[in-house]
Amino acid sequence: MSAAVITRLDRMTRWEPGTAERLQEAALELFATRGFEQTTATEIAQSVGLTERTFFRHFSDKREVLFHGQHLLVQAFLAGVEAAPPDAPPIEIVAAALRSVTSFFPDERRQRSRSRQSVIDQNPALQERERHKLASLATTLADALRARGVDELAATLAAESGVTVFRIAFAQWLREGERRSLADLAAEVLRELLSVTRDRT
Amino acid sequence: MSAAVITRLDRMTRWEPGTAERLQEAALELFATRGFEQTTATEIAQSVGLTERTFFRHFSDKREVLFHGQHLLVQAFLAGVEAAPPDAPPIEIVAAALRSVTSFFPDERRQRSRSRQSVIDQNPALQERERHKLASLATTLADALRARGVDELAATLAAESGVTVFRIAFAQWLREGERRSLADLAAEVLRELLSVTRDRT
DNA sequence: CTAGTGATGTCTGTGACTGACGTCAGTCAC
DNA sequence: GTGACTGACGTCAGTCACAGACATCACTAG
Repeated sequence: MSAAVITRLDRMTRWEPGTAERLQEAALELFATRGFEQTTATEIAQSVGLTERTFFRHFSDKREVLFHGQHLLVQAFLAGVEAAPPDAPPIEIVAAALRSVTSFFPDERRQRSRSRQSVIDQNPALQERERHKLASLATTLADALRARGVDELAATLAAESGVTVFRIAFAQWLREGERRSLADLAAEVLRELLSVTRDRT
Repeated sequence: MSAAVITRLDRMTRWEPGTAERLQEAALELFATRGFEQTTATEIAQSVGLTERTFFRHFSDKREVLFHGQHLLVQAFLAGVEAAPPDAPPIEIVAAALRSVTSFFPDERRQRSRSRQSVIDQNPALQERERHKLASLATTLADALRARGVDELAATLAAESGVTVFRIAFAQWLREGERRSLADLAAEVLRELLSVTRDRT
């Protein structure tokens, strides 16, 4: 700990910016090494020269540290919604949102996303949080659709379907050996959804 | 507390059966009264003459007490899958599963479901757990579909869609003043989903 | 020069959860 | 019938996530 203090005193400004980012970086590293439950919030904080209390000032709970920055994903979805033509049917708006989002995950990001996802996949509590984030994303998306005049029920269904397509495509994208872009995968999954829901006898 | 002890000593058998159910009952009552976070596991346990340790022997965590019995819901879904004709397309199998599940929620159950849901709706941690349960239900459903020969991706999409339809219909069913049966609502939501996914220009 | 302001540290408490171990009534083999 | 066994529970002690209250101190506006 004294080493950390010295590190901090080395700087000219009192507090470096990007504290949350440094904590997130350290957390991901520790979670990947020792596992989520085996890593305490105190350890994460100390590894970047801070205290547990500061950790919890930046993140409402221990899981949250892995989801910092998710609002960018939401914004990308919403930007796609805005970009769709005004008279497009809901499913077309969702398709536009998917195209917008997928551009936020270029192939360079795939490897890092894999590490992160592997941590999440190994802990039920983190999976729970991830689902929750996607669920509120769906709610936000539905709100945006309704704001564009889409009917309540249709908006909810289209938004939920869109998020489901994204989630499945994203999981595909992270599979070992997968080469296709997220955009291609999302388009394919969406096509399959349309096909599945058309099959009724 | 002493009253609870006396109650227990009144019985001839040492331990009454249905401990989990009594804990669940007490928990729902306390959660509805004081709120989820304001109720401790110790309080729940003591209100039925047991200790905190016993509470956690029955439920892996405090939230879980509200989800005791969920396996019946899963079974109902699976029974519906089994009941579908062997050559039915995935969406038809899902429709059959929905018909099966909805019969497990007769109108008599609506009021109690409302109390429970209102507790869940007031606490993010509980909403998180609920989503998680529905997510693993979707996974189980997808497995069942694949076991019937449905293609991997189609199975996942159909299962996720089915659970989404169920969730939306269930929320509708609980709305104040809603009179339609869950079965009717689910059928309507499913119809709307098919319509939304057909609208593509 | 002085009164904020904001990010941090310190201290202390509560409650969720866990492991180890003890208790005791009912059961079952012998 | 008795003794080993089991299952559901209690007791005790511990860890850790998280939160409130308050102090600190570099920096900044006036």
